[in-house]
Parts: sequence; structure tokens; C-alpha cells
Amino acid sequence: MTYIKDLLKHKGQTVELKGWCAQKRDSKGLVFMTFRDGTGFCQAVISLDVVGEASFDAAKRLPQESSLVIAGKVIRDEKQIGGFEIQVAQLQVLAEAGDYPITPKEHGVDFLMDNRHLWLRSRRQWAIMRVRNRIIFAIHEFFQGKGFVQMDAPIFTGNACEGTSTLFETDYYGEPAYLSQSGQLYGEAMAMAQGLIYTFGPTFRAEKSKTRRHLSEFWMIEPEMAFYDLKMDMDLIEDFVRFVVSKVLDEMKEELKALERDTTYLEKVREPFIRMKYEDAVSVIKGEKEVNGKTSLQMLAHEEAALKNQRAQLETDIAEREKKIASGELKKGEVNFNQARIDKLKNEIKDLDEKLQNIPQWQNSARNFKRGDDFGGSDETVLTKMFGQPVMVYNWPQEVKAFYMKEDETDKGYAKGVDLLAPEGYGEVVGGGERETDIERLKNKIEEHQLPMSAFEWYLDLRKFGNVPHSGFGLGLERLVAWICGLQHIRETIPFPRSYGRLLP
RNA sequence: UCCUCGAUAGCUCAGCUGGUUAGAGCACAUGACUGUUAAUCAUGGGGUCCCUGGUUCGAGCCCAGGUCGGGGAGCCA
Repeated sequence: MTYIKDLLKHKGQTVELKGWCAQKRDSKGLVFMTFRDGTGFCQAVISLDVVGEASFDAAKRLPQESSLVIAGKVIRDEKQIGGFEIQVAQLQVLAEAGDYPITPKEHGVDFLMDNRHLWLRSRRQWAIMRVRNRIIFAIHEFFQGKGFVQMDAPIFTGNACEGTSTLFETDYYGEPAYLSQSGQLYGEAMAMAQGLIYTFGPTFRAEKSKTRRHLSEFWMIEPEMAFYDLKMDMDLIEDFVRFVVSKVLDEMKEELKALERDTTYLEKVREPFIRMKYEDAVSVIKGEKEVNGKTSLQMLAHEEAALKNQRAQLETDIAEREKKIASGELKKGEVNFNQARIDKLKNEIKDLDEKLQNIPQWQNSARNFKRGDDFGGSDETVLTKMFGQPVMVYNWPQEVKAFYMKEDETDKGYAKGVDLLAPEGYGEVVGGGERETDIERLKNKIEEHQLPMSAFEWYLDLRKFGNVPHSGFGLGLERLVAWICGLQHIRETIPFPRSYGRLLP
């Protein structure tokens, strides 16, 4: 048995492939099949003259996603999907599929999500999962290469770590326990044992969020480093993100192409990231400060104009196609094609309308931003659209950050925290910072945040026994995947997304 | 929880100012076509118009309440 990914090595030879029929077209005496085997896609041509009547008829009736074994000669053909064609000499059907729900046609999100177990077979989803896998591998490569030890934090916890978000409560032998919303505090304990560590595991948030950035269950990578200050932390974040994105850019070209990802902005990760203090970022958001000769409000106005222009173009396109159809000069096939096109364009207009609807809201939010507040989703979007590359915002007002963030001695009232905002409006992908080491301050903060002191005794021990400066950060895997793949929605970044109102499949 | 948009065939949608028997394309089935890449041709089957109540001679369309979903806010990675 041969895999599609290895076809290059078998050019001109006869190979046997096992897989599924992804799509099919037939004409008299010929069946063209898009064949997939999990490792890739290729075209299989089944000719009546070659395979004989019995096999040919079987191939011709074969429904989408039936499983089969084919044997035939490998021909290089750049025009074909995957770049190869198999001229089938023998064909054996393993299982004929029923009526497959996902057709080569536009589908709505809800329908696709209900069929997520099958949707994963589609080429686009296949490519996303490949990229996700490469990102995960790159994360391990990066940290392992630097001598970090992977140590995982527990998923059941007895306390709400930062006391902010809503957690999932479970019954733990009769006691309440929560599903972990962060491995952060445990990471600190483990860093005191191993120096450099990272956790890689699932994280749970019970927020009833319904946005393209949120999941109830997602994967987080949380490195923690003894003897690192904020500056070292930021350097590490930058090296890390550059490493991961570069690996995907260099090694996943086919997948990015399948996703039609424009990599112009991604390539910018190879340049130094922008670093700015919270106060400066606020000035940019509020439109007091120009970036590349534009204020945030001007940028939003431009964006609005561009969207309106796009919308007008789509309208004209639709009108022209409708006119052509009405003229009655087109063949039936051409009419169908144009009608399908119109459907698609109308959907694009709906998307644009949704975006347009948000812009005035964002403008307001930017204009009225209160210095000292945390950034909202729209503020992040505005900020990252201003820059064509990743931006690190550091030194945040202490009140908006978690209790364990260290105060900057030279910049009173500001915490040594950092957020990395991905460009193109993708927002926060990394949040981190230097940890508070002063035990008295920690105790005060825990009280201020009204957290139960008893749950943090073990954490305070870390300051009693060999206290050292240390830093760390958390990376949301799915947000990174969404940004790198250029996806509209985070739900496509994970095999089986769990979000508000979605527990199946 | 709040704002906003929506629910019509397996799928994507159209359905005028409320008016007879609710439409198209795709998919599916049958047949025709030797090189297709969502663009050949013909025929065919397929509907609880989300639910409940109301207005009306008459509701897919209007009104009220609900359910589910999209986008956003809040919260965050």
C-alpha cells in the first residue's frame, strides 16, 4: 500500500492506494474521481476500456465518501489537485456510502457543525488540522530545544485560580471542584522544581460567549521560567511566536495554499515585533496618536469606506448576472452557474453588512475608551488593524490584571504584564508577565480580590522557600491556529469544538 | 445577561402590498455524452413554511410570546 503523500517517489510506477471517493464526475466510458486517503488528495481516472464493465459500473454508481482500493499508474499532472493522477487499472469497493450530507456546495455553519464528524474530511478542514498539528509539534520543538520540561497542571482544581471567569463546577467525591481555567499557579510551583517548564493541556471557561474568538474548552500552552524578568519574558514570547509561524510558513505551503491564506502579514513575524506600553496603546486606540500616518478613527473610517465600496461592487456583479440570466441567451448550465454565483455573492454581502454594523460600535468604543480600563475585543481589533505585525502591549494598570502580577517599581500602579496581539484583527493570542514575589503584597492582593486565603497557602509557600524572580505566559492554541490559517471563526481550529450551546457531535 | 439579524425541500436560498395548487438551483434517481475540475442535455420523486396563540373572509407574509441559530457587547486565550 502506498500513501498519496509519497506519490512523487512512485512517478510512472503502479501503486495501490486505499481511501475514499471525495468527489466524482462521469461521462461515457470515463469516471473522474477526487480520491483521498488521509495523507492527501489526487485524481483517479477510471476508464471503461481498462477496468472492464463490472468495475466501471461499480465506480460510476459509487456515492461520495465510499471507501475503495485502487491500483494504477502514477502520472504527474500539475493541473490536478495534489499534482498527480492515477490511471486506475484495478478497483475494489470496500463499502458503498449512503447519501452523503456534505455536497460540493455552500453550506451553512450550523449544518456543518452538526456534521462536524464528517466535515473534518473536507479538504479545507483537513488542511487546518494539518497546520494545527504542525503548530503543536513546533511548540514542543521550540521548548524542548531550549531545555524546557513539559509538566502538566491538574484539570480538577479546588479553587477558582484568578477568581474572575465563570468556571465549570463538578462533583469531586462529594466536594465541589472546578475544571481548570489556567495552569498558571501550578506552573510557578513546577518552575521552582525544574527551572524551565511548560504545560500543554485543556482549559475550561464557562462563559456564555458567542463570538468568533471564544470556546468553552480550548488548549493552552503555559511556560514558566525561574529567574526571568518581564524583558526576558517578552524576548521569549517573540522568539517563540516567530519560530512557530516560520515553521508553518516554510513547511506547510500546500496547506496554506489550500486555505487560500494570504501570507503577507504572516511573513512580518520575521521582523521585530512592536512593543509599546499600555498608556501609548491607549493613545493609539483613542485616536490621539497616529500610526503609519493614520489615527484609529481614520483607519476605521477608511475600513468602512472600503467595505461599502466592496458591497457596491458585489451589488453590480449580482445585477449584471441577473441581467444576463433574464436575457435568455444563456445555456441552462450557464444559468445555473450564474445563479450559484449570485447566491454566494449575496452571502458575501450579508457578511459585509455584519462587519459594517460593527464599525460604528467600534468607533464609539475607541473614542470613549477610558484610560485605566482593560481592552475590549473591539479595542484589540482596532489596535491590531493599525499595525501590520504583532504588537506587544506591556505595563498594564494593576487593577485590570490578575493578583499575581508584579508591580513595576519604576512605574507605580502598573503591573509587569504583557499581551501579544496578533495582526489582522485576531487579537490577544498570548498573555503573560512577571510574577509578584513579595509575599505580603500577594496576601493583600488575594484579600482585595476576595479570594479564599486557605486555597493559596501552597502558592504562598513558593515565596517562603527560595523566592526568585520568575515570569511566564499563556498561549491560546486555537487563537494561534485561527490567525495562522486566516480563519473567520475559532470553531474551525479544533476537531470537535465545545462552545456555548454546542456539545455534539 | 444585553443589543442586533435570522429560521421556507436533504443543502443553499427566492417568495411582491396578506389572495387560488409554495418556487429555483444543488444533491438524489433514470437515461444520453471519451478528459472532467461547482458551467452538457432530458425526465422524475421530494414541503408540519421553527412552535404556540392572536388579527383577518383569507397568514409562509401582520401582531404577541417562546425555542433554536448567526454577529457583536461583557469576560477572556
